[in-house]
Amino acid sequence: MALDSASQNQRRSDAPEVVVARLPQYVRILARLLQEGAEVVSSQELGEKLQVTPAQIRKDLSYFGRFGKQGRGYSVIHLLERLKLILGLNSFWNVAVVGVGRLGRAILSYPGFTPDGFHIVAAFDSNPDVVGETIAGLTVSSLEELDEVVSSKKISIAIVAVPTEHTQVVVDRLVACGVRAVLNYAPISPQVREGVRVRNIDPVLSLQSMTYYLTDHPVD
Amino acid sequence: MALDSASQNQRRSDAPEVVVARLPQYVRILARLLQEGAEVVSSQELGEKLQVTPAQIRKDLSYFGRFGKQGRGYSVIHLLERLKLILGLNSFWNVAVVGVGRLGRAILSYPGFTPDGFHIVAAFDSNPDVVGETIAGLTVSSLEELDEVVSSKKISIAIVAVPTEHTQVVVDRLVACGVRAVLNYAPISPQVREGVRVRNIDPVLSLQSMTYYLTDHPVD
DNA sequence: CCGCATTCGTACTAATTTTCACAAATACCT
DNA sequence: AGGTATTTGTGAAAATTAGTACGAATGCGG
Repeated sequence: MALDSASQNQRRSDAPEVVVARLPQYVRILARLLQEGAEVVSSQELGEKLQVTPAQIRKDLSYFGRFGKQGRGYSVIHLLERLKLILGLNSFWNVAVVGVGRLGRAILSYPGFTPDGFHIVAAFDSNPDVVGETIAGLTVSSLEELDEVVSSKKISIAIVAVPTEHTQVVVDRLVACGVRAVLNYAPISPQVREGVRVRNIDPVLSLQSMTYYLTDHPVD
Repeated sequence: MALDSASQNQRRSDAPEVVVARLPQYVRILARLLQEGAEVVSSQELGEKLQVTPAQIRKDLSYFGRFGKQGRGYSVIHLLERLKLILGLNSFWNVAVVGVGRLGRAILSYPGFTPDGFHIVAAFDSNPDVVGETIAGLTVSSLEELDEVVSSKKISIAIVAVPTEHTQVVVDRLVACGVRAVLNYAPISPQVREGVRVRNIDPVLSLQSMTYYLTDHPVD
């Protein structure tokens, strides 16, 4: 490789957010392809699996570097590794779950986080009856211990599954403790300071945006 | 350039999908405002609550009609009713939950669907140990009864919370029974024929799109 | 009733995102 | 080795989405 420094000089922050949001899907497909033994994949093939145009895939990747070979495609293992590096998925992230109700328990028991880069290392609840309980091998802590545990366990991501009315205060406390990314399950969008990321999981909004298309529309 | 009959001829189906996806959020805020006793609201005020520009709200609404009054704003109750009508939320939708594992149980017990237009009226599972069990007042049916129950209960929306490897076949069966909207919780995107809507709830993808921003940035 | 402060709806403009299309590079076949 | 078929990476074009700015209503205070 000759001119590495020039092409390496990508400022990652100039990649649009929509592009970043697609990368995890690429990672997932590539991981599957790797497991299936595929060594090389073209943007054409990736596009078919993801239902997007090959051009979009090539364009998306071009924000981060040049990973393919003309006439051949992309090395599955190589592209996968590079994308995981870009997304920060080369090592594990420690995650806290706050709120151990029915949903919180389902989250704690869900086996899908660990294989994809996330270790749930702490669970918190305000209910004294729940504190001390062990779920999926984790003992629930009191919210009082939040600061200490978040620091000592180096937690920078939290999954929040508390009642709507407590969500904002819980998120505020998490951010104060140093958490920089929040996955929120309550039907509000918590406000956070600049630099903190939030994603909301809101099944009702998803349902409501589908019903529009289930009703009859005067098309002509 | 006064008369513009073409642009006046607003067909609801020409509203972009991004716009439709924002309407449920407007509905939610309006419902809250109504409960708080507000009678009128401006695009300015709505924009502040939703963190979008007032212009975007006015533009979005203009795809569907003219609901405001200059110098005054929008009647909360009137706009709410109109938006619910547009989204098909003026009456209830019957919903089936397929897959009664931990996640399915959390969904069945979640009280947030009913106030927002969705009645969960059936639950299905393939496990004979689970069939017959009663959760949140609903008795779990066998998948064999799917066709019959979906028809008799007029179910057009399904929430699918089954293991990844069964998701596609379950969705295929649902679509064959007449279901036209699917909320899927498995980490794949099920393929469906034209005319059927799918939304995926995928917390891992959400987490992975945040980690990008938690890694060091050369520029921000 | 008049003037001023609001605020909508929308034509126009700007920004963003997607797609196109083609030169350059690579593999493969004979 | 030469010719052909692929396939990338990327400027440029197209399409989509968001934002600006202003005329036209509307309400209110005096």
